[in-house]
Amino acid sequence: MATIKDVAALARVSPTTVSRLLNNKIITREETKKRIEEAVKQLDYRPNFLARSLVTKETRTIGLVIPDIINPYFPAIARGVEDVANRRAWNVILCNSDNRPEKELTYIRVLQQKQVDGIILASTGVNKEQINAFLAEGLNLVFAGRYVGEVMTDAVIINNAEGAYQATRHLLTLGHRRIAFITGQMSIRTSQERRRGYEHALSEYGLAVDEDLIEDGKYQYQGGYLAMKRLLKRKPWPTALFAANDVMAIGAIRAVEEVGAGVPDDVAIVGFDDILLASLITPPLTTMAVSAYKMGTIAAKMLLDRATGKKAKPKIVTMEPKLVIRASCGANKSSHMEKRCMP
Amino acid sequence: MATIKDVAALARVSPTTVSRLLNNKIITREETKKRIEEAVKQLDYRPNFLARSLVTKETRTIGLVIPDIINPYFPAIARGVEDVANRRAWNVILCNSDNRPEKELTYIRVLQQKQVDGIILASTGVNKEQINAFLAEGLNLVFAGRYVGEVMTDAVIINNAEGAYQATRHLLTLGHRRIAFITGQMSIRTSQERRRGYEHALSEYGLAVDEDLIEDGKYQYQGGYLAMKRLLKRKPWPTALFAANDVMAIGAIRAVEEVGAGVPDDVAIVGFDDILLASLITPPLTTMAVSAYKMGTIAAKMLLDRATGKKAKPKIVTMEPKLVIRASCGANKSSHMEKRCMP
DNA sequence: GTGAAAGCGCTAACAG
DNA sequence: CTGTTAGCGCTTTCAC
Repeated sequence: MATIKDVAALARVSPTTVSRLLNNKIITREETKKRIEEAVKQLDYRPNFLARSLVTKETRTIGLVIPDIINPYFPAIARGVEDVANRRAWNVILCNSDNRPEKELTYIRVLQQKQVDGIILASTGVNKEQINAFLAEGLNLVFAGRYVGEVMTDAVIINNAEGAYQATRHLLTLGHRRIAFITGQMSIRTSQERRRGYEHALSEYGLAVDEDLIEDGKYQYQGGYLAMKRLLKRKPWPTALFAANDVMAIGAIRAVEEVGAGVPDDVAIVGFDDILLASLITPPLTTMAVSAYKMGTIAAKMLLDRATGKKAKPKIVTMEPKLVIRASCGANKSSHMEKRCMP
Repeated sequence: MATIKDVAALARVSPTTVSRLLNNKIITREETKKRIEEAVKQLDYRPNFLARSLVTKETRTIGLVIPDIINPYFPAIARGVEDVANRRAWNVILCNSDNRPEKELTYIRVLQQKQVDGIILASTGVNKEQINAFLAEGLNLVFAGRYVGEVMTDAVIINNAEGAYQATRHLLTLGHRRIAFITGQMSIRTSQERRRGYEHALSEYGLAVDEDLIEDGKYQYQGGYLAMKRLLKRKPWPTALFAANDVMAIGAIRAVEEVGAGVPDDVAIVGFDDILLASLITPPLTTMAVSAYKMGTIAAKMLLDRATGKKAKPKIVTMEPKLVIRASCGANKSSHMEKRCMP
């Protein structure tokens, strides 16, 4: 592997000159320029980015810390992040935190030691004080999806309350009055917000919140399935369900089918997220769509702006979920294809 | 940010001694050891891995180049890779090649310049000569999934021919004789192998290959859907279908349903891959399962062994697909839950 | 315009 | 056991 010295020697110039040319600084004289370029080609010289980074303090690498890339919600975020990073010649280190705070913290530390230019955090469990300490050290940190309050940095978040409100209201306008709710862990801010939206919609229709119609599905498929099974023990059945995310909604659909009932005829269902699966299952799932891909791109742009010195005031971008009506709520019997195409 | 010099100064020792302690070399004297540890704590010293890597020539970072993390097949690979990497304190840089050879090549170059300890390539489009050139330069490269022949390095691959053979034979044993095949691009080795398995099974039953029953779905959902639509124009209909991957199989199911027919009653369908979706759609998809997660772990282990000097002869690990019988082939009406659980 | 010298933060050789 | 010296491969003053 050739070094800058080798190139310099072959081109009979100093390493400085080679460096300058390669970083398109001051235009070197045409003659020496040619010689250098030839030497570069001849030796197949490719700069060692590690050495460069050590002096420039810029690695052109960012970290992405998410709970789990296998969770259908995150690949799109990752792709969004990677796309804008790649477009600006950055790379991204992928980290799966499994929602475990200590794993998350370890990752942040290692990434920091690897001198990444910044980190996108799409995760829970972060300790507010810890994060603030990192920020104080000058670490560039941006939140995606889950927000950690009272922290002075950028974030792109979802208007969960509004989304949940719209989802529930949709079911209300379809005439439903016994609307169940499958939530995720209430310790998570997202869950609290979505529940708030659900309750808000109910109250608008003068309906009381019935704790018997609320179950925890832990944001998991099986959790949603089991939660629905419990809800189906209520008499009379809820006629509709709002699930705090799509995977739980899908689990719930299976639960309904398993007791010989049908969606949407016996129970109308609305989910949240609009993951790829949502449009492919039977019946296709009505859900609150929020583009995880776009969220990734926005977070990445914010981070790269920060990392490249455009430090503005902490900014929070709120993404508004959009109701996508498919068959599972009974408002629409539309088919599967839409314009969406799975790879 | 404190440096090793600061720690050394505070502890009244040389940087070397600090370095040694931190890398648990020769046991430093208890007394100085204490002083150093205190200084480290006091200054909250965390070594700069960039500087370390520059001298050790080891970054503890690997690259993972896949076509697209959004494609349901790849998150599990990525997770497998990341899990074993993480367990050994390595990190992974995620790269989406979109199956574009030039993008892939660019990534490999950049990763190399960032001095990664190795690269896992789950991609097509690689030029054999290019790869060999990289290997000659000493780059650690391991293939996952798609194999590039005549290359002297490790690879973990799938026994595609055998898998396709078993899938087709399963349909044959169920009594089907007009079995259609939706393939991916025949330029890809995987496609050729799966087709070979399909033909092999047919020939074992004395059946000729009917080109009218073979369509290209390009490994995409929509491609599978359209391919099935074309196949449904044949008279008489094929009674069964083997699709070269699950997403095409799922597209095919929708096509069948859209003409008012049913799966498996009118057309029995078997897919390949066993992605998460396969067990969640209706009807649940019978498919040839191959654990992408395990593939990722194996590839990562191979790579890390290589990167840490355990250079053995190039080794090829072949993974045997396993027939998972669900409802879409008509052999089984089993339910959804299985033991699988979606996050 | 170009080069010499210094240094990024760390580890490795070699003495002592 | 510990320190001194050198150097990883690059960029960046500061002279010339």
